[in-house]
Order: sequence, then structure tokens, then C-alpha cells
Amino acid sequence: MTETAENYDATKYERPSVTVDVVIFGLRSGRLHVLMVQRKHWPYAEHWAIPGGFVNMDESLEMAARRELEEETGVHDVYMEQLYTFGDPGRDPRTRVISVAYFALIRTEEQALQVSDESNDVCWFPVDELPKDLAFDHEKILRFAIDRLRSKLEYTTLAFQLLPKEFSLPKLKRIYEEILGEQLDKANFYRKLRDSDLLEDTGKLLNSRGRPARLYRFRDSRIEGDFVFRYREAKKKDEQ
Amino acid sequence: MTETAENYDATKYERPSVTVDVVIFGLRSGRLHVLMVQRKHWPYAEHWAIPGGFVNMDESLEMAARRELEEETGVHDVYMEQLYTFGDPGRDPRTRVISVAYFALIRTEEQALQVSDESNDVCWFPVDELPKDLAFDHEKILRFAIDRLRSKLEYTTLAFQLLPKEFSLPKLKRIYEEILGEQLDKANFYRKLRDSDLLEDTGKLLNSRGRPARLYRFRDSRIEGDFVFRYREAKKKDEQ
DNA sequence: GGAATAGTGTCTGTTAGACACTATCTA
DNA sequence: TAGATAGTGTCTAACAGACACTATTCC
Repeated sequence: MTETAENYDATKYERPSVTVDVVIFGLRSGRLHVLMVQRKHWPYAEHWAIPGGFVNMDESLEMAARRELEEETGVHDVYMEQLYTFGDPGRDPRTRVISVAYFALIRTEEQALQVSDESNDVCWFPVDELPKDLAFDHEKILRFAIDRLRSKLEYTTLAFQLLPKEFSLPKLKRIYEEILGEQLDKANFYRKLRDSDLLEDTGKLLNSRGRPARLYRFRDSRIEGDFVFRYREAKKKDEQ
Repeated sequence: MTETAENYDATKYERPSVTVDVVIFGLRSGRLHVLMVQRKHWPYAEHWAIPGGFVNMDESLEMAARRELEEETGVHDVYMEQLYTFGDPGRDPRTRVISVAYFALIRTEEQALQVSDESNDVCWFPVDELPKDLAFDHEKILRFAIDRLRSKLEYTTLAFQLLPKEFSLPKLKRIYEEILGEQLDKANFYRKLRDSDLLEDTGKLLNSRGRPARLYRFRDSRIEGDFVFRYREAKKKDEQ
């Protein structure tokens, strides 16, 4: 009676298509941007969209997402995590398409963009100046991704993935402020970082208009993944 | 060259199957349980599995998950959220199957189970006494769900979804302890709840062996969703 | 009264948040 | 020296965590 995995005949049912879409975040001139591609063909020709594509039968979802990312930007070995799966019927006018969305954080200054055959253009947009009329439900996906990035920033070291290997505290602080949309207290922010033991002094200084800033790097053990760091409300818990 | 949504011919590629699997949590005698079904047919005949099934072409993912939940337990209108999408090739020996996993929290005392045609049996298992050799990658999905439930418990009111409408503070505390696997201080826990203004005194008392406990209910506005409540580290932030 | 459970009062160390201060560079 | 930016010292209110206490029931 009920259709379940138990009595399924692989050829019996119509199947949806499955894509991965990747929201790619990067900093440009200290502002948070996302990478978008402009579509060439129906549906939503000329509209901007999040890069993505179909999942091959022999690759995992994450492999598919990394492949798309590399095709679009040439980057690999970056931080990436699964965001959410969007599957409302009708979100794609062609056929039922279920999209597994990922988001990636990249160090933009190290990257050059490449326009693929399938798009007119590739472009970075500041997250608060997105183009109008995005393709499909990509506006929703993007909002979802930005919300997630903000909330993860509050208790992880994710933001570090956006920075160059060596950076100053003022720069890190500006990034937190940019993403959170909120001013932070310098003294408290620095103290928090010092106490967290996440950073390592490189000894180098970076000249600017005023006093030069010390350059730091992340301690090796904590560079990857999302080691707990709360920019407020330090947490002691040892578990997890 | 690249395959993207832009030049896709809906009939051109082989498509994966898409299922939803639902991890159903409930309390039984104060312990956290998950609902599992015992499979009848190949593959993994006789093995225990998370209830799930194929997504119909005209229903959303969440609708599919709710349908599966209702078929398996008869419940509806419960808390449910998308967990993660598992899609490694080879996770199902029949064909490529991508599974969108959900988790649901139900008030078990209100429910009677019904065994579907496709399973030998349906059963609640305590989360720390799961059967061996679960079907597919369901062990992984289950661990994922338990971790997520634990971590969400620390900053949301999710646990309340497991409780009856009216309950005592000692009972709520025991549930937190059961799920977190950690003893909490009574005075601090009660104080936290009082200050949070989440609860409403029903005026009723519940008799037990010692002094009777006051019964509370959640304030209407906060019953649904996951209003912020940290069982430790109260947070003031007004945003979100 | 004693056992069992429910519920409260209060001290202490930690720390987030505020803000005034000092330091080091360039022009 | 002034302007600009980097970085520090320190006070205070809030609160998590600890723990001893009181309250109300049943036997």
C-alpha cells in the first residue's frame, strides 16, 4: 500500500533531477560579497543565479559542489558546508528539481574569476546590494546562506576562512562588524582573541597611515574546521 | 562543455532517486527514544531502519516527510525540521539514492504505533541502546540527528516539544539531563526558567511521593518554533 | 519524626561591556 | 605637533555555578 524503500522498483517512478548550488562568499575591499553568474538560456535568461549544476551519478554531493566551485572560480581546498536542501515542486519550470545548497568561503584576493560557457558573465555582488529578480528561488537560498553565516560567526571561527593567512586584529574586527552589521568594542574583542589562544604573532608589522598593526596567523591546529570561538560570551565547555 | 542548469535537457541524464527519512524522537519513561522500523525485503531485510520513503513528484520535501511520519505513527502537527541530505553513491545497493533527512519531536504518550505493510515491526529504541547493523547509512544519520538535538537543546526551547502540555520543573530538568547526559543544578535551572518568562503557572499540583510539584505550561506565543532559551549562559540579545 | 521530593537564598568567581587611557606611526 | 590608527587598563553590573537551606507531602 504505502510506497517505501522496501518495495521500490527503481524503474517504476518518475524521478526528480538533483542539482547542487553553491553560495560562494568572499571579501572584497573589506565587504562581504557573493559570486553570481548571469544565465544565458531559458528559463530566467539574463537573470543572475547562484552557480550550480547537476549531480553526476557517481560523485557525492560534496564532490559535485566542489566541482562546481572549481569550474566557476578555479578554487579548491576551501571551507565548504552543506546549507539546506530546497525542493519545492515548481521552483524550476522545466521539471522537478531538488537542489542541495552549499556555501563556501574563499580568500578572494587569491582568486581570478573565469566565465563559463554557460553564462554571460560572472560577478561579485555585495550581500546588501544583490541584483533584482534572481533566477529560481535563489533569493531565498541566498538569504538562508547569509543568515547561516551570520549565526555561525557568533560561535565559530568561520570568518577566518575569508581572511588571508596573515592579518591584523583591526582587520579581523572590521570583518566581524561587516558581517554582523554591528560595532564591536576593540578592547573587548582583542581581549577575547588573546584569551582564546587561537592566534599566533608572526612578529611582522603592517604599515598603514597610523601606527602599524601586528600581523597574526591562526594556530595550525585551529585553521581548518570551525573550532569554537564566540566573539562574545566566551564558553568554557571542554566537551565536543 | 560544463553541464549546468543552463543547457540541461530533462530527459538526457540518468537521475538519482530521492527519499526522505525521518528520525522520530520521543520520550518514554523519561528516556529519549527513536522510532525504528524493521525491514521486510532486500536490501537489509530484517535490519532496523529509520522510517522513510520516496518523494512524490508533486509534493514538497517537508510534505513528504510529514506524510511518512503520519503513515508510520499517525501523528501530525508536530515539530519537524530538515536535518541534512545524505547522498553518497553506494549508500543504497539498488540505485543512486539521495536521502533528505528530517527529524521530528513528538509527545509519545499521545501516540499509538501502527505497523505498516512494508515492515515486520515498529519499535521505540532508547538512543543509547540502538540495535546493531542498521540498514544503509542510517547509523550515521541517527548519530547526526542526536548530535543536532543535543546542540539545539543548548540554545532553543526544542525540548518542550517532547513534553506534554503541562509538566513540572523537575520533569523538564530530568529531560534536559537525559538528553544532554549531564547533571544540572536545580536552583540554577529553575532560576533560569523563571527569568526567561517562558512558563506560565497552571496553578495545578502534581502529586508524587514527596512534596507535590507545580504544573506549568508554555506561554502561547512561545510554544511553537524554537524561541531562544539557553539552559546556561543566558543571552540578552533582542535581535533575531 | 523520617524519607522523599519540591523549591529558595545567597555567596563567589568570572567576564561581557563600557570607556578612558597610552603607544607608534606619517605628514 | 596634529592626525590617524593600534593597542591596553580597569571598573562595574550581570550572572553561571556551587551549595546550603527551607517547604510540603506520605508513611
